[in-house]
Amino acid sequence: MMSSPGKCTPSQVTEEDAAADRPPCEEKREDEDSFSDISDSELLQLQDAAETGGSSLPVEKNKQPEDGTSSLQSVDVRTETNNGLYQDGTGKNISRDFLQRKRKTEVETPLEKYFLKYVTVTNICAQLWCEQQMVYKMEQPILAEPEKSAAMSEGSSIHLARELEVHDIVSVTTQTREDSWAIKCLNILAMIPVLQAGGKIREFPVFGELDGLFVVGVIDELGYSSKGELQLRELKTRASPTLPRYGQKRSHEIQVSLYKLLFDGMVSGRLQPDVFMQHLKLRPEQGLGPQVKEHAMKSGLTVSTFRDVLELTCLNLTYSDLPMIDSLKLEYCYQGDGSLLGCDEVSFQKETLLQQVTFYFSYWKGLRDIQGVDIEDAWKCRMCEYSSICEWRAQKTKSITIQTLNKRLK
DNA sequence: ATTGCTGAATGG
Repeated sequence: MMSSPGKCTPSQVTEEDAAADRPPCEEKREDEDSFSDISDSELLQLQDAAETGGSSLPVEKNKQPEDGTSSLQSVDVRTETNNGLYQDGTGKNISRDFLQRKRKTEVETPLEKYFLKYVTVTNICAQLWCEQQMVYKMEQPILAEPEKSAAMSEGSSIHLARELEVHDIVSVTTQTREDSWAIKCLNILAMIPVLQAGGKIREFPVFGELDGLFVVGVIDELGYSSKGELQLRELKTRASPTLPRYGQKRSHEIQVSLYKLLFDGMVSGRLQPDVFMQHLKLRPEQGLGPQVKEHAMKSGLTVSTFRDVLELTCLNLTYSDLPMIDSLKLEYCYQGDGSLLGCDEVSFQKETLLQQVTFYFSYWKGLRDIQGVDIEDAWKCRMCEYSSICEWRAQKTKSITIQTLNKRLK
């Protein structure tokens, strides 16, 4: 028996991919304005029309109240025609729909603005570093300093090498979003028995709902310590042979703490299939692609729909009697020679963590504006790609100048 | 979405 659990990576195949090898950076910018197909004058007319006609109540996001009913039937399946196209009931209210959406864009939350269905753990960590920088990265993802990206790709390849030590990576072609989420689930299903047997795994996907938002991440490594505790290890490779300063360490601590929060939730049955599908807007009855089914077969699972895989995963997580994570460890290695620079044990502070989550999520929910670095963290700007165009920085610098002037006047 | 909504993390 070859028992090495092959982790698979979904390799999405679309017509576009087949078409050409185009530079990866350029493809995202095409359609910044979702309404480029409607002219400004048309929009104004529409606006006027509705101003007088006026029933443009803001549509509450369809968050259904949790009644106690069993989950099986309450899943929201989107209506879909046989050919996979979405139908518009009336066909004649398109302009009004456009208007409502256009108006909504004016008050939309960052989550909606960037079309995000979930927030990643790295996202939250980036926020911690500097929210302004994170926003610039989302809006203008170009220009990474060559030196910096070198450090990052070096980090990536070290991580990949370590991953290959514990399992193979199998490529599985996926055709739908359901397919790629199914792959994540199948990966989890393959890793559970390894954990149960006391083994070590890498790249364990975690997700769950926190403070109303869906959060997704990947645990670097899970294994058992000499004391028999389930230990999370997060490897940080460093371009210089120095340990990080607090500003960086803080974000590493939050990163692993979030992983624990999500993992613990998953193994204690807090991950509900329908919550999962509602957040990610997945279709539970979506049939899985042939390659995905085939891959599941190899692990001895017969599944046909996405719901099958998801429910199997949730059940396995809940009833496999996996422990929660006992210890959180950060390992710092020097990229130059691979030497260990130091380790850190992170103490998990649930309340503090949840408070921080609430604060950082209030941005995503549109409850507050972004907050750039504090004055005392201005050193971060020295290595920021966006410092020259940064509005936050300009603002802060101005206010500092004024402060100093006032002091002198005293 | 009658166009359509992400591998996450990589490091500072």
